[in-house]
Amino acid sequence: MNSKFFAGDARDVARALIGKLLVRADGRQARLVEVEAYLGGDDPGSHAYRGPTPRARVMFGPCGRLYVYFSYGVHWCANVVCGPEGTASAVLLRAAQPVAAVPAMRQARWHGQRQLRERDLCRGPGRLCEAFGITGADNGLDLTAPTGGLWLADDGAGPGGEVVVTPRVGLSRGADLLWRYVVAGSPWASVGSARPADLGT
DNA sequence: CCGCCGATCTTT
DNA sequence: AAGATCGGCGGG
Repeated sequence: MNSKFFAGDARDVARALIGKLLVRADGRQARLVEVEAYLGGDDPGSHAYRGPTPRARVMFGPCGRLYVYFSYGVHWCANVVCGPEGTASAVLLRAAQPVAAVPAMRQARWHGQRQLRERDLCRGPGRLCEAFGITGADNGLDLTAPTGGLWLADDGAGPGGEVVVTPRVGLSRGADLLWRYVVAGSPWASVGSARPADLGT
C-alpha cells in the first residue's frame, strides 16, 4: 500500500488496516485482526503525548514508516506512522491471523519448550513482532516500498467479519477512548471481543 | 480457563 | 515508579 493510505487520521487508517496483510519478503504473511490508533498531543495514552522524545521521534516523521518500541524491557511492539509529517500519530499492530510461511513464524517464536499453537503465533503486539522478526533495528523502516523487506498489502479478502471498536488494551490514561479496532469474535485477536449479539441488555 | 508474578528498558 | 507485554506457574 502506498503512502496515501497512511496520510489520513490514524483512526481511519486503523479501521482500514483490519483485513490487510503484513508481509515479509521471505514469504511470511498474516492478516491483521486487531489494531489501535494513537494520536499526538491530545492523546494521553500516546508515546507522542509529551512531544518528540528520542523514542517517539519516528511518530513525528513521514507516514507509512514503522515505529518500533521496546515494551516492559522485554518485547518489541510495531506501529505504522500516520498523518502528515510534523504531526504525531500511529497505529499499533496488535494481532493477526497467520496466512503464509507459518513454519517460519513458528521457528521465530520457538523458545525451546513445547510447540506453540498456531493461534498464539501472532496474538498480541509482542508476539506479532517476534513472529515476523521485527526489532528496534527496523525502527523507521519504510512500509510503502518493498526495499525494507516488510510491507502491508491488500489482497482484497477484507476483514472476514464485522469490525467493532473498544477501549485500547493495557492503558490507564486515555482508557476511555474507543480507538481499538478488532474483528468481532476473532480467535486470532489478543483479547476476546464480544459479538454485537452478546452486547447490551 | 483464570489470576499472579517477574523480567528489566524507557520515560517521568 | 509505571508502562501500548508475555510466559510460566498454580488453582478451578
